[in-house]
Amino acid sequence: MTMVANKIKKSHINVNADCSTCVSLGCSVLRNCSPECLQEVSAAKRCFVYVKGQRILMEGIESDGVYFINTGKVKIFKSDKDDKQLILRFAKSGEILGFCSIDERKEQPVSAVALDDTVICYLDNKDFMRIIRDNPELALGLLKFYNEELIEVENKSLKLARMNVPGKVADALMTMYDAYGSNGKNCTLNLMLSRQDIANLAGTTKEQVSKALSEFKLKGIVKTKGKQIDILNLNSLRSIAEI
Amino acid sequence: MTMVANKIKKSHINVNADCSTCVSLGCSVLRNCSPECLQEVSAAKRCFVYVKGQRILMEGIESDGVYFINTGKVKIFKSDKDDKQLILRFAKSGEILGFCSIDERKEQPVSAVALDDTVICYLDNKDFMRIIRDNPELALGLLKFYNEELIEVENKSLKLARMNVPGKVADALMTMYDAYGSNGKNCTLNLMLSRQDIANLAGTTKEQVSKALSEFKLKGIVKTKGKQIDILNLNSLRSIAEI
DNA sequence: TGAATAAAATGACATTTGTCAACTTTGCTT
DNA sequence: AAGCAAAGTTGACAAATGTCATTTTATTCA
Repeated sequence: MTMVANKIKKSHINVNADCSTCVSLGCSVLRNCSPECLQEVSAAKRCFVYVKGQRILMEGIESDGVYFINTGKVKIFKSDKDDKQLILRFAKSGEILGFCSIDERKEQPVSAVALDDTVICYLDNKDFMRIIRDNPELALGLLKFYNEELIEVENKSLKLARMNVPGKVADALMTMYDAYGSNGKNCTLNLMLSRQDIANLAGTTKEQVSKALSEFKLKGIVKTKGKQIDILNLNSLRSIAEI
Repeated sequence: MTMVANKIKKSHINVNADCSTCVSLGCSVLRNCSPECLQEVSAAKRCFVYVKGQRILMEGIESDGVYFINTGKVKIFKSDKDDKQLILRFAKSGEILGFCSIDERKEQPVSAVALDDTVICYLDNKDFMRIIRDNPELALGLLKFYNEELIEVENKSLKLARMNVPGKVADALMTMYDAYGSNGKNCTLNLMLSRQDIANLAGTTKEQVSKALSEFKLKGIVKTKGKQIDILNLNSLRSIAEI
């Protein structure tokens, strides 16, 4: 990322005028929508590039619309009063951000920040609400999505409450693996996070993450080189992360 | 509760043949449904009494249908491999249990146990799925409900990750207060839980709960007599529970 | 009502986790 | 490529929390 790119703010771009041929349609809540519904979305949407590190949603602030990720990586988190973050999940291609109520204006419950340069399609709330009401299959898709999110966060709660630190760190690595996958025969995680962000995901401190990773390295479970993490023994990691 | 009552299992009763006049309709996802929709539900539902301590849902087991609470109190929780529970929320009059997917059979992500004798209306999945598909306003109601649940569990995650034990216990008391309210000028919580269950709610141990409650008593924030808890200073408690 | 039993409170102690400081490595800038 | 700043590692220590044993207080049932 160059200094120049860092300074670009909400540059409006035209990714794909027609949502029905979008690369991220297949993994979106919109995938079961009718051609007419997608037509409506295509007409109402606007696309933006968010550079690495740029904020998309701010916890506590109302959002005027919803965001669909076209390409990129986004972390979704909450902060306590000392600004310590807890990363709740990662969003990827096709996922929706910023939808938090169908019938009332509401403060965003979470923050969202781009982890890579990310292309996003934006829809005004009033357009999206109308489209939802006109398209029952979209409401069902959203229901399914949020139901699954709820189950995931419930699992996360149990882990935060009952796991020890090595377990939490192992689980954080599994989450990174599940979210964006790995590359090559070394199983290099596609997501590179700082130790602080791994701690924010695991619910511990950066020092504890360092110590847990060192322990995993000794056991031959992972290999690290800076922010790059290779998973050498996925089963072992999974069993440490088991609850 | 008598020994006799304890042995009653799924005794079928007839609470109210017509859902449109149900006492719990106003606080249910069904409240915005059309008369025709409620007619369908009325025809398909069956009602049961679950006695205090009786299990309604078992984590990991598929459920054949969904449950609406007519009257009573229910705890919803997950367990780790040592059977330590984390209470995720309480369900009350009008709330739905056991709905976890619209289009596929799925294991229950949570367990549910009656905390008082509880009257429940049951709907087979196939009936409920049909009713959802026929009534878009119901899908929207469910979407709103699960969206709010998600926000609550996200908040809970942050607290579990970042709060100290007194904060977690204060938050647990606030949750008990918010779920079922209080009675009288002494502000006696309507929900009476064992110290173990308060610990399961707070994400700590029963001994730590005892110690935190003793601390709160010294500060004049609460008064306890066995399982009965009076909140003497709600603002103080709320500020301890703040994150 | 009064044993008997279960639950809660308390203190001592062990364990885990967080914090801080010093040092090492990495990666960026010139 | 060297130097600098930021990030990561490590160990010592402090603080918080969990565990266990004991005492005290509720609750149950005859």
